[in-house]
Amino acid sequence: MMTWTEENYLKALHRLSLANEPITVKRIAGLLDIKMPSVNSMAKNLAKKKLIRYEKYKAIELTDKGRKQALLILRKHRLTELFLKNVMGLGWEEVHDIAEQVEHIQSDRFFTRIDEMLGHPKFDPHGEPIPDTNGKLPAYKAFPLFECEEGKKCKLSGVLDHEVSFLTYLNSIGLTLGSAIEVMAIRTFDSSMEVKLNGSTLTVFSETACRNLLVS
Amino acid sequence: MMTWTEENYLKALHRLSLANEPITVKRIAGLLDIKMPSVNSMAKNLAKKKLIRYEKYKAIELTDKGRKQALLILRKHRLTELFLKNVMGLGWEEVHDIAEQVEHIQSDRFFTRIDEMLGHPKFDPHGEPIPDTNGKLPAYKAFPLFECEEGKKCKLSGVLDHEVSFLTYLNSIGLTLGSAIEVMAIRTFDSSMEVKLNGSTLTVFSETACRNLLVS
DNA sequence: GTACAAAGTTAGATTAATCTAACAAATTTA
DNA sequence: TAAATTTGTTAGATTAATCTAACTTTGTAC
Repeated sequence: MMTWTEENYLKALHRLSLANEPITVKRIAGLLDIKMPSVNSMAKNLAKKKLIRYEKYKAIELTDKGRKQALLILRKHRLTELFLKNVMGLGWEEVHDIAEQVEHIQSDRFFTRIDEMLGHPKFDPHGEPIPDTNGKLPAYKAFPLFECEEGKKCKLSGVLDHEVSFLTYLNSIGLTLGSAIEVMAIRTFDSSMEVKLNGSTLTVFSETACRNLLVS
Repeated sequence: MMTWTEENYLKALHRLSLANEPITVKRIAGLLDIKMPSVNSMAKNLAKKKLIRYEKYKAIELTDKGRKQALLILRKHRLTELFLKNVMGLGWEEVHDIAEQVEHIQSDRFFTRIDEMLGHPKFDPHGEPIPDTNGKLPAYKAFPLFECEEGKKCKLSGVLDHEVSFLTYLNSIGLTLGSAIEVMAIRTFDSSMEVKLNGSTLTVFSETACRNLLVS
């Protein structure tokens, strides 16, 4: 059996693993808003349970077992968000915090019913895929805007970072799921990108922003 | 802020307080399936928070503050059970364990919506009253079938014993909340009752069963 | 290639909730 | 009422998750 805290670590680890950068103790501590030594002892614990690979001073990696667990929690989180929004009529801003709690409920029946009531959805309203009951993601070929080449056109299909400030920013520049993004130029010295949004607005995205915008 | 464990103690304390017998350390330990010393240290903790009155070797009592808290948790529990049954279509037997977890979710909005979706119900699927948002119980006039006289007709409005096997039995004979029960005869030698259910099925209830079925 | 800064680790403390073992009070029984 | 039993309490250990302070390793800058 996994504790609620362990589940949260796995979720964080999985999220960091999507960024294509090494998962460091510092990043985990930052994401979970705790101190590094706490991460350290939990890393030892998760390693003992074969959920991560961990060697001193090296980057942390999820094992297949750990990734599967993480994806199953993610599944519950996203199903819950969708349920709170579509069935219970709560606002998109308020569902996350509640889902953070509901996702830890231990009852297969409960989540099976949610899944059924929603009609076995494959994506949540952020455009992010919902893992299936085996922890497998649906076919989905989105990649970070960061990996896009100069001159390419693509569509926004997801957002990795759910910070309110980031989402608000995206909103303010009129960027929503499905928006067209054209890479006009890449500034190699800092990896920022000059982009054209929806065929009109010109702006610049930092490397961080580019790594957090998923396109296809 | 109260921890999940503290909430469970308060709920247990409240339940014991209904039995009209002194609330002892032993009873609490028995109900929560923990050892007496654990109850002891929690009692000190709850007393410090003014949720109970506690003196060494004396019976424990809920303060008004403690009772109110307990009733508010009970409210969430019962609303959740009703929601799981009526909105999510889960069975009577399976809702309790899930509600034990959901009741601790911290979100007024979540429970407000549940309450709204259910139309501000006053009774849960077991027929038990749901405290209001101030921790007050609605007027409630149900009594055990056991006290019913021969020839009387009544409706099932609650069940005291929540054992899965008992609930499953009720289900199997098609007895649900609101079902009509007519007392055909009372066998005085063992206090069992011959009853007619929903105007058709004839069966016999033992004294135990009669004491656990609430009717009005 | 030292030297300094950043990141990571260890040791040891803290808090909540639990336990066991030993002791003390209250209650029942003879 | 004295002995035996039950109930309640204390002291101290344990586990999970966190922290601070001190130390070590790694990486960067000059």
